[in-house]
Amino acid sequence: MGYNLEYNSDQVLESSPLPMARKNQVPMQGRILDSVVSSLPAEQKGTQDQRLYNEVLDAILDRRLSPGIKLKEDELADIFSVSRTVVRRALLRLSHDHIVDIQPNRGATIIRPDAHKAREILRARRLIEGAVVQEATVAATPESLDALRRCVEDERDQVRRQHKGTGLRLSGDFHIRLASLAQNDTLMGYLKELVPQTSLIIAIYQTPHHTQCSHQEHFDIIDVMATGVTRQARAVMDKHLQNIEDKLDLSGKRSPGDLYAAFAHVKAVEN
Amino acid sequence: MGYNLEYNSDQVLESSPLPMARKNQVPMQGRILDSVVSSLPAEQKGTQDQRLYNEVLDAILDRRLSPGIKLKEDELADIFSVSRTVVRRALLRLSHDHIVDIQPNRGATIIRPDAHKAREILRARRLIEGAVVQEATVAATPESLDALRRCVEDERDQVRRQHKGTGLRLSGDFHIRLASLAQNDTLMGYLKELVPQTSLIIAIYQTPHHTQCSHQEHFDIIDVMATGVTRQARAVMDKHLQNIEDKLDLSGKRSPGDLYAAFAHVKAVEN
DNA sequence: GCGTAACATATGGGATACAATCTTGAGTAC
DNA sequence: GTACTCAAGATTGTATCCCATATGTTACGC
Repeated sequence: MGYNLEYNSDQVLESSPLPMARKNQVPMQGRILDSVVSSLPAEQKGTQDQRLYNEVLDAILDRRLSPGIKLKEDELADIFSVSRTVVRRALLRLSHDHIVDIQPNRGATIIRPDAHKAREILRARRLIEGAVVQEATVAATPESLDALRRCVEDERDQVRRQHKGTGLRLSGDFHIRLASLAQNDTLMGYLKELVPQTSLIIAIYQTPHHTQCSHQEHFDIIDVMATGVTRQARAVMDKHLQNIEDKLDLSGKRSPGDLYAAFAHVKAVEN
Repeated sequence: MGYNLEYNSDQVLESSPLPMARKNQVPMQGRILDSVVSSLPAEQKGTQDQRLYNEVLDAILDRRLSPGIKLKEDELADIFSVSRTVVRRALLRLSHDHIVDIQPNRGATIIRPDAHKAREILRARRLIEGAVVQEATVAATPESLDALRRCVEDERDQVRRQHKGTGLRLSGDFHIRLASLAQNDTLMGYLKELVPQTSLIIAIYQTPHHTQCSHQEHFDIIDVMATGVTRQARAVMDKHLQNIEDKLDLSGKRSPGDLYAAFAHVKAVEN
């Protein structure tokens, strides 16, 4: 955390009664919820590396950058007119969030999750979001659910006139906002990492007939939460995430461009 | 990740059959499993900021540094004879792992989790380690369990002639090693954050009669895993974590050294 | 002609210098 | 006497420089 815990409490969770949250422990995240961030008092425009973090992530999710691409410090510094210092901070953050991979003396490349990893991440999300949606259902008020519903509407409308990558990001926002209702910063922090990773995976493994994170399903989840039946809320969320996974082509040797995957048969002999 | 996934597979999990884990996505962690790290081919001594990360974390867990203390960049740079550049990186990592809190233009301080946060972290651990121990039970072999058992024995013996902080760290190692059996890097990554945080919490909230993470309970967990009954393994782990929480004094206004907590009655009037 | 080794270039890692910001204390005015 | 202002010191943020390492190229020897 670090910077953006504040708006979690002040902006997203205006109904949050927790005054003791103070400024104690803070995450160090970045991306996601930027729509929320941008609606801040304006003074807090975020540090430079934050901007870089967002820009790079956006580029990845918009598929302007694909996995495997090398992110050279000099070039990024030149493009964004900053020094390498801030580039390196941004890259370090991205690497911590498992978006890029930093090898010592080798530089940073965009991570290319293999099918196994993709499944692993989806499994982690089912575990965490299952618990989160349960807690959120308990803590939710009619008002907060309405607010959540409006968010999904906004996203749906925006997606209709924008392109894919943006849609990917917006549908991820829903999951983060939902998590914020649960008032569990720890789990939400993990979700903030998992959601962009999932978006990256979707960008890589999406099939032709893939229509991202269905907004209808998001509405369904909210409706079930409104009933207060935690067990069912968990089930619906689990199904939703399962649907996402099912729409992907994780059949195997995909992840085009991965040298190791491409020549797996050779490498296999060595071992 | 980034650096130290390698030894997770090569050293800890010598029985791991996963060749496809490769060097794809990497964590960015540090501490924990250092005993393993130190037994590396020697060439990989870790980057400098890694060392700083470990040193600071060790100091915290050994209670040579307490929560709330400010970590000045210049002083750390001076002490460890490095430039502020590497100090900053180490601090950035620590902040990402929720060990220190970085405020812009204000510097880094050691995080002081309040009781609410402490419970939240323990709850997260129960959730994640419950799933992890289930997967680990399925994937475990007699050999890997024996290796795990030997680790606990080593730790028990070492604790007998060493002091508290070290014991805290070693008992945390068990949980990480156990998680490595589950072969779920994502969840293990989160656990690698949660374990030091838990140690920090124990250091703060431990009660007089607190004998850390009982080694007997660790042996019990292994024994249940050996039976292969996943459901029971989960139950035992859950109980173990519950025991840890029960031994803490989370009754409320603790967290010594916190100005806000110390004068909460004054502040309360304002609101 | 092929393979290996030395060299050159590109790129990342670390250190230092400088700028921006915050904190703290003194001084002054009300 | 209190509160406000301003300035000095301290501390963090940013940029640039230099060095270490990796990779690509060329030349030499077999």
